[in-house]
Amino acid sequence: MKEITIQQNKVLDCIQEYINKTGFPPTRANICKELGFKSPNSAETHLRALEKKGFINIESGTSRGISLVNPVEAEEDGFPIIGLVAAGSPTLASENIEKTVNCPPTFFGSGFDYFLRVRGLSMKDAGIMEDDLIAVKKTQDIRNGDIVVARIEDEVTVKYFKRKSPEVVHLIPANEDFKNIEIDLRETEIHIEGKSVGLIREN
Amino acid sequence: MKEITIQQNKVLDCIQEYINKTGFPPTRANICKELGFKSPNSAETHLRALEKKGFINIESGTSRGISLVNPVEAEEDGFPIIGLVAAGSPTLASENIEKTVNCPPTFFGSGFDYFLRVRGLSMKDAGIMEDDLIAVKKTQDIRNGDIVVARIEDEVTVKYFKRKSPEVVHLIPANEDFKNIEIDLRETEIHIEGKSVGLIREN
DNA sequence: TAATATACTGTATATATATTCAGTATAATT
DNA sequence: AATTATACTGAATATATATACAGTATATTA
Repeated sequence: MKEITIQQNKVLDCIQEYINKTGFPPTRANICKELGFKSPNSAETHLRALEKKGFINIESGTSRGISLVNPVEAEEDGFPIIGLVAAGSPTLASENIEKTVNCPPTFFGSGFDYFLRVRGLSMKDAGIMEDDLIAVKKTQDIRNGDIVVARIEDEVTVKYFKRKSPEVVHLIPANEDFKNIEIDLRETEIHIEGKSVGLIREN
Repeated sequence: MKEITIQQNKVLDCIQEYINKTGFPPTRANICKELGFKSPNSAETHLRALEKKGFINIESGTSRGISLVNPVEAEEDGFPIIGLVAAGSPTLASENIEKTVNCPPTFFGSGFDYFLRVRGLSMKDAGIMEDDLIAVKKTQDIRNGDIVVARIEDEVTVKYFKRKSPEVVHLIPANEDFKNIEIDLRETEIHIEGKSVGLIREN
């Protein structure tokens, strides 16, 4: 699957949510209303891009003729739980998968990709405790205040995201015992693996 | 759910198959083509009958605005979410059920009975935030340190449980802004509705 | 430098679609 | 005997919808 832009991702999510909510796909006008576009052609061009990249199919000349190519992993084998290893990117490689959890793909709204087991108490005041499983959605559509899974070099961490300026990003813990991480994007590379869209605690 | 005729059942199946095949519901004309009708009004009247009997919803003025009312999924193995009403015991009476969540019964280990939506921040330091869903197992097998759903008269609350003596029980919040509740069983009756065996946060 | 992709607004239009109205016919209720 | 539900055909129409065309603008690539 090819790269996807932030806006295209928003449109894709919008389609997913619309189907979940109504049972049928949106029209161009529906998408415009949801995302604040003022011209149906805004939706149209995004849809064409998504089709070209293989995320959706569009039935020509057909109202609401949009179908998702990857219906949010409707497979029956469940979602993988990935350990938050101290070093390295959380990958879906089998050696990192603790087990899988069987639950509906739309459990946390618009869908998610995997569970990440939390280490440490740096997000304690956000109600995220050690060994909790956070539901991670792979996306680059991040807003200030989102809880993100960020990777700096080989270190993976869960923090609040705040963009201070085009070049400076803050990763903010929810625990006064921890300090803010300030990142100058001109010096340090940061990878946003995704964002937290939900949480499960077992016991 | 009311009776359904053979023809109406064919139409219902046709809708289901069309959605499975294409990802979106059929038009009146689509149904006619599938079932050999020659007038769109044939489909229309069947759809109206199916709507009247509660098998589908039709969004007025909306192309392909048919959605299936799927009682199978709702009654399969869903767990009810119960609002933590300020007063009264949390009951499984339908008026208290927000919705149901479809997940495996063994999601949180040994099993549970329902979800309770949390109000307030009295268990904040235990990572239980407002609007979280705690998985409650109906049991009297309570040990010190368990998080219990307790009812005193008409007040329902979620707290740590600690038995101080055969006659005295403490209900302990996880938030320094709240005070311990001390209960003398000779004076006050306490009902333990169950204990928390897990948690879900929907974001 | 030209070409391409992204990201929009705004207008226009052919057609896809829901929906009403007018019939015909059979069977089941009231 | 009158009403209602079922089960269709056939025609008509307002509008919902996809989609093309004309612009503007920025960023990236060849």
